[in-house]
Amino acid sequence: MYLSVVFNLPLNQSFTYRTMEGETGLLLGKRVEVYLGNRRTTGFVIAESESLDEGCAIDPKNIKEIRRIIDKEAVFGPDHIDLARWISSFYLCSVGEALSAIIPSGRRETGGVPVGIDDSDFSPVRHALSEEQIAAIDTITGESRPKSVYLWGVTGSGKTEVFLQAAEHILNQGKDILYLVPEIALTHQVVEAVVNRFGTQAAVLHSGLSGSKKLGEWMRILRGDARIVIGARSAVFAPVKNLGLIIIDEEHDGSYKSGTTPRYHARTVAMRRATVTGATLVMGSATPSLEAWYQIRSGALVSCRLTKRLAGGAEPRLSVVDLSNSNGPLSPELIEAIRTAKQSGRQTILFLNRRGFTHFYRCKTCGYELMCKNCSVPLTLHRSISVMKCHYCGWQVPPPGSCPSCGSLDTAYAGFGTEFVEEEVRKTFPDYTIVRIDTDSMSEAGKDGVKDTIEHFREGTTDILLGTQMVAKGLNFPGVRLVGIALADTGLHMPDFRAAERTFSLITQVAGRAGRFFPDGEVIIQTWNPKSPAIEYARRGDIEGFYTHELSQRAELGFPPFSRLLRLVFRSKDKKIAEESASAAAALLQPLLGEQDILLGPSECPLSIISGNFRHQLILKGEKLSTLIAAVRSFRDGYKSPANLYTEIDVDPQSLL
DNA sequence: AGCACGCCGACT
DNA sequence: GTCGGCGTGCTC
Repeated sequence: MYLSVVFNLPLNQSFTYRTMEGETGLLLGKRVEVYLGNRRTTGFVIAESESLDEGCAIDPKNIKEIRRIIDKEAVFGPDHIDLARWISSFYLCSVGEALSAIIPSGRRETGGVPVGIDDSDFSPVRHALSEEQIAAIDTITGESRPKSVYLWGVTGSGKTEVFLQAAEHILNQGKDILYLVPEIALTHQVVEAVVNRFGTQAAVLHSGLSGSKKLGEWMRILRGDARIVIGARSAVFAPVKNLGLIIIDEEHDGSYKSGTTPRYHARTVAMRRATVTGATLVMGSATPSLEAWYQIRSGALVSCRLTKRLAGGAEPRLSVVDLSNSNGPLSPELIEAIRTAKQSGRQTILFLNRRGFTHFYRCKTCGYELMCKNCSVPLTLHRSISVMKCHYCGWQVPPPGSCPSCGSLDTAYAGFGTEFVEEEVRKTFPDYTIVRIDTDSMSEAGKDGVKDTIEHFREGTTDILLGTQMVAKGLNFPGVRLVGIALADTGLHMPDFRAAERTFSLITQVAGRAGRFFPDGEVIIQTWNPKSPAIEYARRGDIEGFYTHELSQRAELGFPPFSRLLRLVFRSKDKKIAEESASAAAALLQPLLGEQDILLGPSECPLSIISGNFRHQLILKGEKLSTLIAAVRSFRDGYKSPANLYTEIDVDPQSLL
């Protein structure tokens, strides 16, 4: 038998191998271990045949025998190969790279039933539904259901319950479900809800599982033992038999886009799977991505609105405080509101999307600024461990006693982070209980520590919960009266076309944590830029107003959703190689583009150096993505990459940093 | 992506 | 004379 094998390598071809003596077929969909050159490598068997093709270029005596078969049963099927081919052509990677993103990397399956599931906990509790929820479920599951539906609902309006009951309907119709959430760590309440309701029919897939556990869950799904899969980005590949519904919760969330090759977007892959299988795609968020909103507005995407907060909550009162009028990160208004919350026996969440103590170290005498030696970013002071740290590469130095450049003692730190706010809050409220949650406090406390911290806060034994995004997403705390956004501007000045959208969405999401169960919720947004549209519209709770404004900005610049983008990053330890490759590529690409397409650059990336790699980019902008992809494909196919150059191809980039 | 092969500079 | 730099090309 001859096998076509592909590898997790940027090679756009398959390789032919021979099966071992006496081996009788059925290797399609299994992984094998082979020698490629002189290295042992795992490959994916994407075809098998008894004879070589007529036009086969390779000399039969050069064909090697496989070394070992890894899987007892096939781990993927023809559908996965088709999907991998599609990803390979859309995202410009090899079929092997695509398959390697699809299939869990575990070698032996362990697990079976995922830990934490106990059938005695299985409680198919259904909550009473609002009329809006009933209408939404009808739209999603009805006879004449649209191909895709957007569930646009304010925080606390019961989207999860709609998803769960729609899922139940579809399961009862004999079809299977994918339920995608942004990051499992931040959304374990939803995971718990799914597992509680569907018991062992549910499978959980996420990056926290070991490879072998993931493979175990994967195989349960493949055998048809699990029919509803909940998981993060890569769960969009889960091998359910008879796909009927794909749910994408928090559709706007950036973590649905992969940051490594293949740089796929789970929403795009979900659309593809829905099209191929005829399944329905349901997305939901309080703050749709601008692309989704544009489609809703134009009628291309059916939307259901959930406008009412359940559980007695009401829209919180939002106010903006200009930080330039106060000294330090706690304005008098915020201090007062924290006190009021405590006095009424309720709690406060303080949010700041920036870790560490301070973010800049600058010499007032000579102007020197302490930067990372590997990256073009300033270092962050982490006072608890007394180091200046780079958040991109992890490089660290002790905080300097005097200016490293001129020796002056007249130096200053600026730009506060969560550690700094924590210290200020402790000083201001010495008798309140305060906890901080961010990746730094998490690595100190461990995973269970964080879980306990969150549980304590939910039970009401902590007064103030302070943290980064980790406190902003998905968590549901009944006792919270006040949400304070310590600084809303952190992402606003990034040189990135989605900066305003992200800022708006984050403020709105965080604000939604306030007053979910009481009508007196309050949100205080501190900022240096009270006039900026993202902040002003968020304060007014005017979602459509913001989208209308942001759309006009995008239209003016010709950015998505009015165009599609494709980004190429050329990175190298050698500045010259990165720079020259980018210009050479620009010259090669220009003639391949359509008349309407625009090539921006070459230019330095805003993050011009990361981990010692110099980064230059080209941005292709066009009305049709297909012409951009075709141009880059033919560029790539005839391209001999210089040594020490890495080229990243990013279709539909999420950010341009 | 690795890793070998191969062709030119300074070293025990 | 050799050790080793990294440019080029191949991997069934």
